Amino acid sequence: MLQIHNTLTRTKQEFIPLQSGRVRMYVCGMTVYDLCHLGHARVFVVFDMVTRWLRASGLQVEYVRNITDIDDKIIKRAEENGESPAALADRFITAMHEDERALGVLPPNHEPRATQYVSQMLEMIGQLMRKGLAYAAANGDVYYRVREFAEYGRLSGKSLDELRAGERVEVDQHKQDPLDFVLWKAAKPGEPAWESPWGSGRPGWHIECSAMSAELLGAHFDIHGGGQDLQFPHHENEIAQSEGAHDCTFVNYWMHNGFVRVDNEKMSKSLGNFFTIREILKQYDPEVVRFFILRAQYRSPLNYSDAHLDDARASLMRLYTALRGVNANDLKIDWTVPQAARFKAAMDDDFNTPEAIAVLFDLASEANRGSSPAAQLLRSLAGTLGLLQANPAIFLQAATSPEGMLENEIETLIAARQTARDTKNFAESDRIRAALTAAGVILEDGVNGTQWRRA
RNA sequence: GGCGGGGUAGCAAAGUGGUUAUGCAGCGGCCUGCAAAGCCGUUUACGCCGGUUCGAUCCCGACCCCCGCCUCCA
Repeated sequence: MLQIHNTLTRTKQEFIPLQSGRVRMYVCGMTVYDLCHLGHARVFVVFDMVTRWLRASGLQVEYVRNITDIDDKIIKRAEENGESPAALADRFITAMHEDERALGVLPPNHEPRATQYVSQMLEMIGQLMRKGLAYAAANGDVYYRVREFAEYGRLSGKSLDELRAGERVEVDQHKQDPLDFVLWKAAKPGEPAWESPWGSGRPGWHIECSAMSAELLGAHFDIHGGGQDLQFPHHENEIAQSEGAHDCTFVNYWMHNGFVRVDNEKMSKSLGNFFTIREILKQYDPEVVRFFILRAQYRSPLNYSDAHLDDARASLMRLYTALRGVNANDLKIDWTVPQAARFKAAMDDDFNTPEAIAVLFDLASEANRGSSPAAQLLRSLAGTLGLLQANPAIFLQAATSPEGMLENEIETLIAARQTARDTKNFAESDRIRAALTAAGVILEDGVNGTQWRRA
């Protein structure tokens, strides 16, 4: 039985899909005005893991993750660069896809771009207007009348009267209530704009997700995910819009992943303390980053540092070491095997990947003691997390820096060392080994000859 | 101020009312020409104070500290 922690109720609940055997999930993706950082990577990897596990559980998953390709920051950045907002968005979407592929993230079923769903957004705003939940202001903006939606604040546990609107940012004069949020922004000269019954303009951020999820998954679907920072106001506003327009429950299970932190502070663009995915990938294998993310429970905070990545790398190497010499064949997992059952129980408990990974280490120990079935199971179970699918030798021998020693150079030295060893010239063989160690190459003498790996 | 989430051994990170989490690091042994890897064993825990209980890291209450949201943010 799969249990999911639902932000809405703040409890773990048994997962029951609306339609038997089928899951519809929507996750808020990114605003493409810059490169993805580790915080984005966490969302991608976490919900990729969720999708993979739901599928491994025999469910058919329809996964939608949107792209916000029109907003203030995109327009501003494009202007600074002297390119069109569309061209800028295209560049960063390409970069995002490269980063995702590197991290082993499977593409969602749909990746809707906001600019392609403006008509659906306008229709939804129209519905809200007709119901008196929205109003057009004198400046051409359209706002949502927050006080008219009784449930407002339920997801984030906030009450309207306790919110401190305007404390940190000046309140817009055109709003009837300081907490009202914008559905449609009046056009400014030189900015991309669409025609609407309320004048030319562009959509507000929140309406995008309401309109796109309804179009692709329906008015009522199973899971909605995203980073914790989107809980308020973004997801709260989505609920107000979708339930306000459709008069039905919007989402059954809300899932929010924890932040990535740097020096105990949230990693974010505004704080400037972020590390981009590609920056990190210059130093670490992408699978190390994926493993680093998955070895923490998805709702916990995740502290980033080189020391932690190094630690994750050492751990992953142990797993791959246990897999050396194991033939990769895709066996069907027998879930009645005790370790497989333990793994499943962990994953079914709100995607407890740390516990599931602990099972992997137990299997690695068994494999190291000579159990071939354990090694096969290790590889298969890890596969459901998108881990350990590479060739172990290639993973262990992958160069960690561009100036690493070349493979054939290493093989030549190993051969020379073997010659020295054969004549018991250990001074010479140790000299060669020391030279390799200095170059970051570790040797391991075994019954079948010498193996090597990178330090 | 309101709301939400945390404080577990040197580090990271699960979990549980009484029995080894797990990984890295450390220590001892085996293996090895010596190493490495691996195997066996092993040292460090549950923020503070009360309460409930035969027994609490795990339940209850108070307190301290940290992080986040209340502006855009994954």
